[in-house]
Amino acid sequence: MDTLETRELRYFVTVAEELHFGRAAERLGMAQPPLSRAIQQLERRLGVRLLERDRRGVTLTGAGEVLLHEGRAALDAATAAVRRTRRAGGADGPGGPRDRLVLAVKAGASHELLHKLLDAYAAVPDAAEIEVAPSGTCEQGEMLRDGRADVALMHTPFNSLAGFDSEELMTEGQIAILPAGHPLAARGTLTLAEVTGIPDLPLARWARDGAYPPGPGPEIRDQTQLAQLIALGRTVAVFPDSARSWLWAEHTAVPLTDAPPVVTHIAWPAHSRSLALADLIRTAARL
Amino acid sequence: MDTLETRELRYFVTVAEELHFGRAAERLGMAQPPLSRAIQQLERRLGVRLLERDRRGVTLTGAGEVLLHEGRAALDAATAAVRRTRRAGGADGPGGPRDRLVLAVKAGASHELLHKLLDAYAAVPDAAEIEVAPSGTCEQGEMLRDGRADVALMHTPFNSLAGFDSEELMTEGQIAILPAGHPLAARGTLTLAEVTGIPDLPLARWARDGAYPPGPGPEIRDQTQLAQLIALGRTVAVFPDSARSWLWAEHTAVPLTDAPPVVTHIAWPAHSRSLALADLIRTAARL
DNA sequence: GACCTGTGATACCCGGGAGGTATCACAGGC
DNA sequence: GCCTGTGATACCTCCCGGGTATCACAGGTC
Repeated sequence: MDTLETRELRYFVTVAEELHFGRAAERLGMAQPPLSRAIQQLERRLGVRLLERDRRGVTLTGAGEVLLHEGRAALDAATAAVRRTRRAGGADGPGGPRDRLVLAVKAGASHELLHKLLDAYAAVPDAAEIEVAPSGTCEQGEMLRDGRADVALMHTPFNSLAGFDSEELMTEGQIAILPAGHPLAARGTLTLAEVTGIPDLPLARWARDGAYPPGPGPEIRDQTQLAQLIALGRTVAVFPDSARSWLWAEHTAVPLTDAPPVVTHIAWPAHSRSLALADLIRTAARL
Repeated sequence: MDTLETRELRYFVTVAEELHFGRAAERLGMAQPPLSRAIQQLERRLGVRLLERDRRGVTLTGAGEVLLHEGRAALDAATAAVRRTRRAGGADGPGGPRDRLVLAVKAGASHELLHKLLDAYAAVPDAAEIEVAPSGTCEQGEMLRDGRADVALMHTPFNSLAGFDSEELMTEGQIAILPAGHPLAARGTLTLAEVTGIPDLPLARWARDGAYPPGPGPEIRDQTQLAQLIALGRTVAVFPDSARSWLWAEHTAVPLTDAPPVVTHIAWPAHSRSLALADLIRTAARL
């Protein structure tokens, strides 16, 4: 009685996300009535009201919000278990439980560091195979949580390290990337306020959970689009120093004096017990 | 197909712990054949061999060990979801999702600090009700993971903070607690080597996961037993400085010069989002 | 070597519950 | 008034989780 099937959790989380039984049922690939019943039964078993149904639309109660958060975490843990077990099952040879590691990296970030890390690790005896998994915008944390990755390069303050073990690798400043011809490109340094306040160059907006935040700037999906728009003089961008490695001829980089420093960490799920992972971390820490 | 029911996880974890289908089935309150089938089916669905059955006893494969670890974490997350939701459901009033917090504290430890914390927090406006949950030997981490507690006082290097957010509260040295009449009790300071090497006073052994580590010392289950055995001149113990608050007249405390300092932290699950918890943490950090 | 013991696997059966379809009850909006 | 869209209810079906009985097999023991 004090345990929940992942099926029930999945149902509830879907309903809580959609706030609509019909759509939730559709997403789950089932009909609406059994879903309604399942949620009712869940509420009875927990002895707690999770949803407030008021005849058009559904809202979460306080307990419902708690279950949404905790339930997501539990589902992530379950799918992580499956993924990591499958991964471990493929190569069940000697040298520890796992000899293939998936490393999540934000696409295009920390190029040079990543290169050095992979080279250095390849020289370690009994090195595992490293699969580099490019991650979308700031989703490295999710990838670690749900088992798509075993270890990640993360960047504060963009990624949150909460819940992971981590080791600091490097700190860098940030730069503004401007069209080469722009007046501000001639400056030696800039401040954040100067960059965000340029009327003719609104800051680009990145997709966040599939949606774009409101604002005047162009909508961006990948780095190449952004690079091009900058080159065309349509926008500016703020990036860590290491972004200099992919600048175009039409770009100019100007250091920002007051932007928060970006710290690159290597991070992994706190309870990990893998020799290969330990080696990789040790290698990274020595760079 | 990429998800597992908690029932299946529970079955596998139990079998992996017992390494014996019969006993596992008994612990699960079911018959052995359906358990065997469930595990076979699990292996088929994952496409991975989890157990090596060699006709007397069972051993874990590498993948099995991974699933044991990850599965335990997932099960903890699921039961935590239930516990926290139930707790939130009881008091679903204004002021955030939860206004009751369970604080896990190692029984008898940090008495004074705890007192100050509770007093200070009680003065906070809209303070939640704090339930102090005494925890067994170093099980605060488990209590946070499986939802029996929302926040804990933990002591490095005894507890591991891995996977939690935490804030440092205080640092203290360690002392040896000796029978008052013992020759070493007259010393101003001692070293760890001196204390552990006393031939007539073997160090007491604490139960760990229900079993006692091997060694010459007496087997201890709670602090009172230990205090009595010290008073009787049968054993010594090493404790943080704050243990002075419960010393008996027949005890003498002598500072240790080379024992690692004990740091008390307040720790909580990384993803927590509760106003009451945030207040408590802020209060603690200000002490 | 025959026998017993303890292991996990197989065969077969049964009942509960997950899921489907059809329908209801009700609140708003044109 | 009707129509629309919501979630809840009624009722049926069939799968699968679980039980019992039994097998297959490896080691001891005499």
